[in-house]
Amino acid sequence: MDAVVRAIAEPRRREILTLVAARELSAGEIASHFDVTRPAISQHLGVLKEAGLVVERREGTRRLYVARPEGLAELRSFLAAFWDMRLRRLKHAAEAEERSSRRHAISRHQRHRARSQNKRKT
Amino acid sequence: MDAVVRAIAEPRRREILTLVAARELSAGEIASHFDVTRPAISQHLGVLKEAGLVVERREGTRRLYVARPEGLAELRSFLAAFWDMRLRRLKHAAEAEERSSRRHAISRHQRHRARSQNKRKT
DNA sequence: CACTTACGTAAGTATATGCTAATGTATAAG
DNA sequence: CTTATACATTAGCATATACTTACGTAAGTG
Repeated sequence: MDAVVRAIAEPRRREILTLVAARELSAGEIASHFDVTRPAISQHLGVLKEAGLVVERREGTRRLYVARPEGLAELRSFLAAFWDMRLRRLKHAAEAEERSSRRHAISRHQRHRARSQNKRKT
Repeated sequence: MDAVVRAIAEPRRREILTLVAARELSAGEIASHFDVTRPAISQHLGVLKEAGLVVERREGTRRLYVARPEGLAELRSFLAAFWDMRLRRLKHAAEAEERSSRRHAISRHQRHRARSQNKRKT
């Protein structure tokens, strides 16, 4: 997954992905959308391909690229898991809140106490 | 979104996120999970906070951090849009395939021809 | 065969980034 | 007020990375 995240961390690579998301494009056609040199785009395409986010197909002297969204699956589930954890936490907090207010209705910011006493000093 | 993607591009920051996904932790508690110095973690927390992926709360001399998954919303929809585009493309390809095979059943790799003739040489 | 087209690859460079060590700061305790 | 705690912030450095220029290469064309 690391390669995937690093790949989409670069804005230009995200742009390239949107370009080849719906249709196949040659390296030159992709490069013509940017104001950097073609070797730069070629390197970006290499990164995307290495990350499994695009696939390359050769046709004559041209190389056609198209997105491979399955490459994003792992990242998507990482983010989804994150989202779910938030829900669980909210549920948990709500339940704790309920228990707390049922007992003494006050002292809600006094829960965090007596922590981390045993820390060896470096 | 750029800040978000750059933030999660760093493996250690993703670990931090998973640590504070379910529960609030102090900067020191977070740092104790890693073998780098605390300032390094402090800087990572700054990046995550700047990207809107965690929120900070002060309690005495401690600073408590917890994840803020809503910060991932935009990235998630970017990835979702990408996924949908794949489906549309597959559907499109399938329809084209059908039309093509209905007409002459052969010549399926001869569609790509006569392209990009007008490119000024630099 | 030479020549063109459409690319990738390599080398060098400037900037971004993650780290450490040193220093600064706010809160609590004596 | 002095000291301790739990942090952040700064300065400096080493590595990673995105770029350009120059060169290499495979497929098509005469």
